[in-house]
Amino acid sequence: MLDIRLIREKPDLVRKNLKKRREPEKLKLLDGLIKYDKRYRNSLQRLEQLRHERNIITDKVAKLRSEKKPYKKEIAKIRKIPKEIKKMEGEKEKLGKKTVSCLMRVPNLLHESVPYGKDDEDNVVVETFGKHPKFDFESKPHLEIAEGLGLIDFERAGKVTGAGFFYLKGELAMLEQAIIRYAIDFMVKKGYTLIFPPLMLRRKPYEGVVDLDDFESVMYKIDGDDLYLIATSEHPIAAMFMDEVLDLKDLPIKLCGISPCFRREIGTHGKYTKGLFRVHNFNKVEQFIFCRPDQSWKLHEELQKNANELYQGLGLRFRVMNVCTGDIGSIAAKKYDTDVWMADNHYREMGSNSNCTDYQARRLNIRYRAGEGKPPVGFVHTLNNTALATSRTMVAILEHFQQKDGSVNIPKVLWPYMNGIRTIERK
RNA sequence: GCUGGGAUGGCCGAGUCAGGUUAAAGGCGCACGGUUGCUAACCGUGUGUGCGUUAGCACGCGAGGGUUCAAAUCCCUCUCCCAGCGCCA
Repeated sequence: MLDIRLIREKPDLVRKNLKKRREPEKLKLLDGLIKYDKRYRNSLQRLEQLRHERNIITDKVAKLRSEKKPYKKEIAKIRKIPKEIKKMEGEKEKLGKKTVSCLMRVPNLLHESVPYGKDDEDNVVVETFGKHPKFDFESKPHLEIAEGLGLIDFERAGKVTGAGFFYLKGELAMLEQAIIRYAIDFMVKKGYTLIFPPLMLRRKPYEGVVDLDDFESVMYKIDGDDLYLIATSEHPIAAMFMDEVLDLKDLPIKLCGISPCFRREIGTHGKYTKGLFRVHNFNKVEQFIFCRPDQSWKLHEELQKNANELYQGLGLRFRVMNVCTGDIGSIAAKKYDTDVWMADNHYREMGSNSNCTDYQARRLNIRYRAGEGKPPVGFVHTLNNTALATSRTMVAILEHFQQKDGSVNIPKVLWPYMNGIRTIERK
């Protein structure tokens, strides 16, 4: 959420940002917002005037009563006012809600280094890492490899849960755990604190972390409770300090989340959906930072460097993309995607690194102060990046390190976590 | 799940049982000013949010609703904390 005062004082700046984002329909939203905000403030003033009139008489009544003088006449004068106040309150409330719901939909201001573009075609390659895999046989997609090794069962999962779910078996299930431990150990060594968060959130904190429009389509809701299954540990971690004032000396707070992630992800027709790439639940190790505004751009690069080192450690071929103005989400001011090479010779998203500046923190009301007893200075900045999402990392490993005989070599960095297994072989 | 106790400003803590000059005693912290050879101590002022921003006004006592001319105070619903009991890992 942007600062409403920024919109009042510099609407043109916000307009320019919307044009850069190629969101012309949001220009109308912004105009509506400005109108609602004005009407809201008008009704607020009229309401306060009414309350003021009532308060004057109310004080008079109190005085007369304490002096044991008659006061009934005074009360008769303002009998009607409470009703009028209630009406005005309703109006003010309605306008206030409209204003806020518009405000919540106005996207974050973009950083100047974000390239201008229409969609993911216009994202700019920042850097490419790793050797391009070459095969002297016909390489296979990961699903075929995993099924050939008897390590995955989508069919039985489909029977009991539906499409998009799977059973991992044997060495592949172990590989998943190895990926998690590798990522955790790496992040902890870098000074990040490991967090296992709650796997459900109430609606209110959830509204602070995601776009309202995403709720019904993306999230699993628990029937009978005000609870949603988390789509990533980013969400409960971001919400962790909701309504708090953090001490400057504690910033930056660097965290590493580990959790299952639950995603309904309907409406993904036409996208790459075979196998483990797009599933309803998977595990993910996540990087998250709360920091001072002046630290966030440097830390954004740090988060990317961490991801690069993790993927390089695995020996993967991947590239870092600077996501363009038309493709970036509404919460991020700048975003790097990390896309990994796949056996059909396409690069696909492995991770996503966002600097949300104060946009998320304002919604969640997370501020910072210079020290104990001092007043809050402003909102913190929040950043998040994937460390490793297990399902997609498994896809990458299976496809990069497949052998002619159908076996798969395990990256060396995972050996310590694989009980001596260095190659997954056909039985 | 049941019973009882609680939630007040950056923090601690009065006020709630009898609704009304309570921005809310008192204290701590913090900011500014004064005094002092430095520090400490001491004295004074300030220290929630919103709208107009000059005066001012409104809101505000966990969240939401109700009663009333008037609610921190009375009533209802919900959330969280503490204690005890029950139940299950």
